[in-house]
Amino acid sequence: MPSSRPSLHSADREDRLDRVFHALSDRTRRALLHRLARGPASVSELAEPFAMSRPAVSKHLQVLEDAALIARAIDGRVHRCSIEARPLRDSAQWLEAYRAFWDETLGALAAYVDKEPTRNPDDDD
Amino acid sequence: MPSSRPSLHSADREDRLDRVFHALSDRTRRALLHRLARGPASVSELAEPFAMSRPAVSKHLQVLEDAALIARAIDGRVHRCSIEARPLRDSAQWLEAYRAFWDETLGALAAYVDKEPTRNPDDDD
DNA sequence: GAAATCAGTAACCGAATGGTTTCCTATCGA
DNA sequence: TCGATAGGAAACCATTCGGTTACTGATTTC
Repeated sequence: MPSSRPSLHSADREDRLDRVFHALSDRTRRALLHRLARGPASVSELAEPFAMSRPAVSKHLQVLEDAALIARAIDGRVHRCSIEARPLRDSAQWLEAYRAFWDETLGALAAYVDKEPTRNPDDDD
Repeated sequence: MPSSRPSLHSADREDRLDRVFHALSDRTRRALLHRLARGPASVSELAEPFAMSRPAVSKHLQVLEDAALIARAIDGRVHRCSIEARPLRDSAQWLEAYRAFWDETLGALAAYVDKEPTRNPDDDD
């Protein structure tokens, strides 16, 4: 049986959207992405600026990884995380059609980078 | 005290992002937006295609409304819902800069419209 | 080999989610 | 006025979420 059918509009795609948007719905995870946008980092480096325990950050990274928004390369005992978003690209063309009412939503996405993460040291306001 | 300060990068903005992405993280709510993209509808009309109770849909609509993604006009006893996303627009310019890795995420957004909502009868794609 | 370090796992906790059913209010229409 | 209808509110339930502390495992380093 076809275990991985590339269906165009199935629950599979909804699952991915669930994961992506859920991943983005937390400011700590957005801050992690914000930081990773400047380059890869280890888990410790990522966790350091936040006022929460390492396991908490680790869980956030798992959520991001589950949404395929980041990837991790294990090098010895160091986990090097980096942004990973390529696999979704193909449908981006549709965005243009729906931009009429969606670009505001995307504007919201834009807004977050305009500000500091939850407890990021580089809040340059 | 300044109860509504228009800060450029404050927790206020993060709050809005939390709400928007959280609103988008549920497939029922995305399906509701999908349907509303074709024009306003009453709560009953919106609830009809879904295999869940009216109060459940009502709660979903509240979440969307709280995220400012929809608006509702009360006309007699009928609540007419419509897409409402204008207030966020201004930061959309940033998107272009970050598109390099973000358009895939947006592509994920795009993907959902390429398919049918959870139980939507009018999947005309 | 022993100790320190990077990171994940496990168990737990309180709060929020998504759903239900029941009930209430308000409006429309005979 | 009386009944039907649109929709929200309340109470409840199971699950998930975001966080903690404590422990384990693997790898580096001495």
